[in-house]
This record gives sequence, C-alpha cells and structure tokens, in this order.
Amino acid sequence: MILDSETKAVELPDDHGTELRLWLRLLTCTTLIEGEVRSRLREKFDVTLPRFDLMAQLDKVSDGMTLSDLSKRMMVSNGNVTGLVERLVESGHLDRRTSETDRRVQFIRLTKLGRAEFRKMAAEHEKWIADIFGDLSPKDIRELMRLLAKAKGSAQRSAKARSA
Amino acid sequence: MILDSETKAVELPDDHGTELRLWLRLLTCTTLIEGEVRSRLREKFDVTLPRFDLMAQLDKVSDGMTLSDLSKRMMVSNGNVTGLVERLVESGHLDRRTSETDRRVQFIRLTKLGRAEFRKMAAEHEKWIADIFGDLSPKDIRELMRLLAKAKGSAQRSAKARSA
DNA sequence: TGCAATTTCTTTAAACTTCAAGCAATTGGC
DNA sequence: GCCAATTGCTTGAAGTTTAAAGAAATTGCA
Repeated sequence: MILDSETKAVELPDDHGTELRLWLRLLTCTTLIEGEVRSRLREKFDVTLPRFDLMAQLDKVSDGMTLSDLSKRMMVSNGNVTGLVERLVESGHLDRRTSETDRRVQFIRLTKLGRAEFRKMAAEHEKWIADIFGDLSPKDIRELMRLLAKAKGSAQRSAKARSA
Repeated sequence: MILDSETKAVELPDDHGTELRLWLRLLTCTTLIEGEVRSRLREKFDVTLPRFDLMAQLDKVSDGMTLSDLSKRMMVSNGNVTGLVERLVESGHLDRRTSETDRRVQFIRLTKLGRAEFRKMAAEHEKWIADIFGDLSPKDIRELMRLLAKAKGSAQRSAKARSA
C-alpha cells in the first residue's frame, strides 16, 4: 500500500487498472444480457435484436421518424439503418413515405402489423429484463442508474474532448 | 401514486419499467464507450475492435489457447473466431499449431510481431479507458464494480433457469 | 472392441455493421 | 439568383456476427 504525506492511500500516477477492469466488467455484463435477449427473441418470436431495437424506437412515436433520427437514437451508422429499414419494409412491418417539404427525407413508421407484433414482443421482453435483473433490489437499481448516468456523462465528455 | 397499508409507495405488481430503463441505460453506456474505443483503435492503430479483443485474450497467456477457449472467453460463436484467427494469421499477428495429442485442437499464439503491436495498443487503450471513466471517483468505481457483479450473477441465474 | 455421443473446428448463408464515397436536395451566405 | 457547404440518404467493399449443418477426431461405455 502506498501512502501520501497525509497518510491517505493513493494510486500510482498511471495505474489505470481499476478503470480497465470496470470497463471489462461492464462489457461482459452487457454482452451476456444482450446474448440472452437475442436468443429469446429468436426463439420465441423469430426476430433479430436489431429489428426489435429499430421497432422499439418507432413504437415511441406515432407519426414516424426519419432515417437520421433512427441512426442517431440507435447509435449506429446511416447505412446500417438503410438496410434494416429496407428489410422491415419488405416484411410488411414498416412503412416509408417521402417528406413533402424536403425530398431527401423519408418518414418511417410502423405499420399496423408492425406495431401489433412489436407490442406483443415488447411485453414479453420487459418481463425477461425484469427477471434478468431480478436479484437486484430497488436500491441497487437506483444506484446503478445513478452511476451509469455518471459514467455516460464522463464518456461523453471524453469523446467530445477528443473530437474537438 | 399508490400507497400500501403502511403508507409507503409501492410498485404495481408487474411494473417492470425500472429494470427496463436500467437495461437501456446499461446498453447505451456500453455502446457509447465501445464506439469511442472502436474509433480510436481505427484512427490510431488502424485495427478493428474484434481483432484487438482477440489479441487481448491471447496476451494474457504465454503458451497459447485453443479456438474454443477463445470463443468462450470472447462470448462469440466458434465460426466467428475461425474467421478472425484466419485473418490475423494472414497478417502475421498470430501463429497456429495443431495439438500433438488431439488433432482436432489448434493452439493459437501471438507472434512476436503480434505481441509487440498489441502491447503498444494496449498501453494507449488503458489510458483511453482511464480518461473515459475519469469523472468517476474511486468509490464510484468500487460501487459500480460491485453492482455490475451482482447484475452479472443475476443474469447468469436467469439464463441458466431458462435453458434448464 | 465397437460405436454412439461428444468435442473441436470449419463452412455456409444470411444478416448486420462500419466506413468511405457519392448522389440529390436544401440551406446559407453573398 | 448563385454557388459552396451542409444534410439526408444510398451504395459498395470489407469485415464481423450468428445460427445451423457438417467433417474430423476423440471419448466413454456397453
């Protein structure tokens, strides 16, 4: 143990091991849960996770969303969304129509079928998530929410500093 | 607001909203950081995240690892690892040799080049992560570690129960 | 021993993903 | 109005990923 002049424990200047371990744990945890959700979606509804995620974004709004909005909210590339939407229009879950005022813009909406199917899946999905986090107390959840918000803020600060 | 007989706020029996919000926040946080790490790896070292992750697994051991070990540790499919290893052998970062006692098994190792390049990247990577989590106090980190461990355990319990 | 089950790895098809380049439309000076 | 910059979206190439099926080798048990 290393102590400073006032006899408090201090870190070595470049020991960044704890942050790295935190990141690996965060990643493991997310990957584990994501894999579980992916399996269940495929098994029960024969749907992929990206499609579910995209429909989840659209379910939040009634009047549709542009491709750019979707890619920002899903934090994936534009080209990615183009392909996903294409396949979901093909399967009858989505509906696209071009903006009247800006012919570059496409508004994407859930069709009646798409919304109905999504709602069924979402109800199950919510139960799965509740079970997956079932061992956490309400207090644990509040603390995690708080600390993750702080981590997110920190990551955004770091990303912004780099790109500046 | 719903109150129980002792006048404390209670949740509706199947309100699983808090767990869902927790999951979304966890996912957002991880996606954000992962994207940032991916960008920096590409920008500074022209390497993809999956390749970095694979080399990170191999760097932990001196005598190599089988493809199955790799796929378990990375939590990805077997076929996925086959392709990644193939490309990394091609580029001279990895080395494969067949087990003498079991001809199905391939031991994969970092080459001298591979290890040298990885070490350089890893040192930078560790600093990036430290910066990304820079706003968190040591106590925040400890708490997050603890709660994520609990979440992981809970998720594993849930996954196991389903597959049983 | 014999052979069914298991394990290790590869292959295949389809989907997902990013990045970079490019096209079309709009916007914002001037 | 003109035109450079920006915005919204698509395309193409390369790579990653999964799920499923299959090949090869080993194991275990009757």
